[in-house]
Amino acid sequence: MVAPSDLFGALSVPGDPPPDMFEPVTTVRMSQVVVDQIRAHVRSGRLSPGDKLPSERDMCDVFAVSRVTVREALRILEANGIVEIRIGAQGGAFITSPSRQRVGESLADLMLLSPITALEVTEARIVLEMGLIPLVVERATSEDLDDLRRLCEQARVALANDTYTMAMSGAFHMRLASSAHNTAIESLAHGFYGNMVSSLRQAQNVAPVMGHVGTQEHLAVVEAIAARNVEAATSVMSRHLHRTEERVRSAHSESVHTD
Amino acid sequence: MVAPSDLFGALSVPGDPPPDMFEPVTTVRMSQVVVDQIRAHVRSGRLSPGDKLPSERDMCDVFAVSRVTVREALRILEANGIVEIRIGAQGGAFITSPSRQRVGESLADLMLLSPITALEVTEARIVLEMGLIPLVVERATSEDLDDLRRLCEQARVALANDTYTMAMSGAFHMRLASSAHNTAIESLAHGFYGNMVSSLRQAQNVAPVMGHVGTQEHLAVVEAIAARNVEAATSVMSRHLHRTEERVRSAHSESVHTD
DNA sequence: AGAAAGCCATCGGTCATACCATTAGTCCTA
DNA sequence: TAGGACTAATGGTATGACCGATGGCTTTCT
Repeated sequence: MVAPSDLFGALSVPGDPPPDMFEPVTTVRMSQVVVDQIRAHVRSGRLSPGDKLPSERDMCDVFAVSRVTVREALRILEANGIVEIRIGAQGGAFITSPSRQRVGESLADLMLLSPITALEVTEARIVLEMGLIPLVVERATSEDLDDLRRLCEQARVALANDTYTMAMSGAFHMRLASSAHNTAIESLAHGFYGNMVSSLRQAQNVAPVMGHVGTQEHLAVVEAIAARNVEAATSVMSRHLHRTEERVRSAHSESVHTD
Repeated sequence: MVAPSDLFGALSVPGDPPPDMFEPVTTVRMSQVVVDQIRAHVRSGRLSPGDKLPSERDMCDVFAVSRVTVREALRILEANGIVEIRIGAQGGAFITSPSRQRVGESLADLMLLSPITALEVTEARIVLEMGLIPLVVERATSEDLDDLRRLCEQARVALANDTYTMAMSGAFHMRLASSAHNTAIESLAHGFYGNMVSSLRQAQNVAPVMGHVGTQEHLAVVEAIAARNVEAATSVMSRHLHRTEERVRSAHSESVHTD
């Protein structure tokens, strides 16, 4: 009679490390497999923004899975900003063209939920904004400058009305970043300011007077850009950002005491 | 008998633009509501990394929804990197502590799927890396410098063996970024190089000889940092990055022809 | 007594079916 | 012809069931 172990004699070689005959069986979620397939098609360009995926019920047949699985896959794709779901007749899952808005949101979300301090974010902001100033000076269009001036004017009015918010400052900085005409940089700025607006709101109350100085500096930056003067723009921006950094630093040390 | 319209008499004021009495009825997905509640608790700190959410079946009771809805919510939270699901007994949804790794992955993913060109990414890289040089010069520890020198040495050996890869260059730049001792900057760098490694792989073949020059420049940057010489480090780095930019630019124009 | 083997409760993964809500297109009526 | 009602397509949700994986508990053998 053959002992059971002999049936696997070829595999059980004592003292001999078994080579890669078998791979560990990976338990992959079916919904993840569906996601990977669709994502691969998007990356390869076989699926382009605006394209419509089959209806959920049709995808059940295509992928040979239940509707629950298809729907979970769609939730993942939707959360990743790859598809957009529309309900009703002629609805369905449409491949999205990821907007700066969405990229920025995700970035902001990641920063909010990760152990990154406001101080670190501010420092990264300084790096980013100081670096993009030369690009803006070089590329800003008259439309960019008009928008920036308008934002400064709105801030001035809001300050007079005592309705100035941190979001208005963020809007200025985001518009400034978009004036660099580089989508990647613009997305990063969106991420930073989406984060800043919520995480540094307290700093606004700490120093409401700062708004006046800050707004004046904003305007000074815009005019330096309009004059295509890199040095002046850099100088003003540096002062502006480092003043913000100090404010964050003090707000932080304060919260340490009060928390 | 009261006409139906009279029941809303107070609301139907002809000629008077209706103020914000009614809000548009938004059909929000129930799974999204669940996501929002959990996410809010994470943001407020009531849920911390490592905490375990109730089991799916328990959450059905808590939120008064079906298991399908709970599971879709979990898929969204998982895709956002907020929770991690473990199967089996004592499994469930655990709040994750977002690692640099994850943040970087998501960032890279966002860039891959968004209409951001390699050229734009490279430009953003230049802004980031030039900006972080002063921080690195100020903060780099001997451990940082040792690691960077080791990476340079590995690259030298790999070049001799003809096993040099773009990933090795990326590793150097990521380690350089982490030497700034700023989590936010480190995450951004991870995002950039995770993206670069895949999107610019072709550039490697275009100019394999470049590796020698690039590695020598890497080493020069390290030594300038070790000497705490901001100007020298900035100068070398600027040359290095702009050479890379040119390479990307030519690779891009080439791919335009070959694609 | 200690260790190995097996059993079991828990919990996520998947499926099938049913019904509701929303939406766009169509058709019918005034 | 214009407006409203009907209809089909499609996503959203609920229910109930079963399977697979996992870790702890119990049993059994040495």
